[in-house]
Amino acid sequence: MDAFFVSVEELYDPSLKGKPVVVGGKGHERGVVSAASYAARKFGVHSAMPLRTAAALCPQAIFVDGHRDRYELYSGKVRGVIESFTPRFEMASIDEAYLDMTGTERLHGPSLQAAHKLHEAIRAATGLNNSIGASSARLVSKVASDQAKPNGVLWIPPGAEAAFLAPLDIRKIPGVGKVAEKNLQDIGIYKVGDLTLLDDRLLMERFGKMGLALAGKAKGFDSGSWFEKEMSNDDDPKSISHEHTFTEDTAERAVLESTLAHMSEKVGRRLREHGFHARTVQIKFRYSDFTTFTRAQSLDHATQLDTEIFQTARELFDRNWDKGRPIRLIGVHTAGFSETEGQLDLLDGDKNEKLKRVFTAADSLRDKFGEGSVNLAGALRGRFRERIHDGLPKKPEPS
DNA sequence: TCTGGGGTCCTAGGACCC
DNA sequence: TCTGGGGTCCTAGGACCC
Repeated sequence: MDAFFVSVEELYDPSLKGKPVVVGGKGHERGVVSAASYAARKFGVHSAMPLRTAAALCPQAIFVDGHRDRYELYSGKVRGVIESFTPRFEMASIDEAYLDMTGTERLHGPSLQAAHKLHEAIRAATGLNNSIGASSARLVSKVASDQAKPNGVLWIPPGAEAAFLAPLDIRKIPGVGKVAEKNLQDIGIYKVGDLTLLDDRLLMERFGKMGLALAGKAKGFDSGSWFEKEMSNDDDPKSISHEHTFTEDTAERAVLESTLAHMSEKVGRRLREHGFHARTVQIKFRYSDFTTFTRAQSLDHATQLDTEIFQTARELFDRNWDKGRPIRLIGVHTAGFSETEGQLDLLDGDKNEKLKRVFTAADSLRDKFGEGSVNLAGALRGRFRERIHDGLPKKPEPS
């Protein structure tokens, strides 16, 4: 989808159309650009850029908050169209999908025709611009769809893959970011085609596993099967985390601890939703100068209890925080999932069951009355706590 | 002009085991 | 006096993606 978040916002407020629009927050806030309209991009604004930078580059830009629920709604509509084209597809993200069109020729015609049909169908169902790349290989199609923007269709015929990629900047290859780009440029590689001239041994030595994958990509090969994920049913998350950047850096223990408690609750809740128990709890904290630390601890059993996550997180934080040094960001991360908690002795098992019931009850209270309705005692202590906006509609407080 | 939040995957060292 | 080889798990950090 083209400038997806911005385009969806335009559907809700047509007056935004054609104007420089930035989604992600207000121009003075701490945060980054989630999406920028094409009019804003003309000023050099792009996603991942600090909002304050965007405001400096384009003072007349209209800054709007993101609405995840809206994007999910429209993502669902797009998905509906895709489903009607082929059962073999994969949503790669909220605004990106791959379709395996093998065997649909009689229904949809050859690739390019099918691509145009899909393009029109998405446009008709959502009113949104989108771009489509069609080819024999997933990676090539993705790059082609980028090249087709805005609102275009691009077909790379079989055999033309490597020639299509060769003149493009190395950075266009998914997986090549700032760092890899710099490292490649240092050895004289600027275009995808330059890569194919290097031998695999050198790439492996200098860039490891990624180097080798890169060599394949440059030639337009796909690594692995097309629909690995779908086949292996592998869409369960491997980690669940929440983090928060303060509006102002803080060294106040009460604020930091209650935020940790709040993050722990959010993580615990999502673990219960998935029916997961986590063995490893990790915290992350960042000081004013942006130096960032993570500290992890694996438990002897797995847990989905807010209290246990919080206790572990608090200990980790206590042991590692340079007390008094202001903190910019703090977060709680869990991983190492299993379906059950594993071995607990009788006493712990009993306590565990009781707490589980407590938190499950808290979950349904939050469903009914909103996120703010129930808190860990630790979280409540934050009279000091700064308001964390959960992006959920305000609901009446329970009496 | 400072730099979000939620993820995945990779690397690398050390502990520990057989 | 010199200290194997293979494997797994844990931890920390970093690149990258949307």
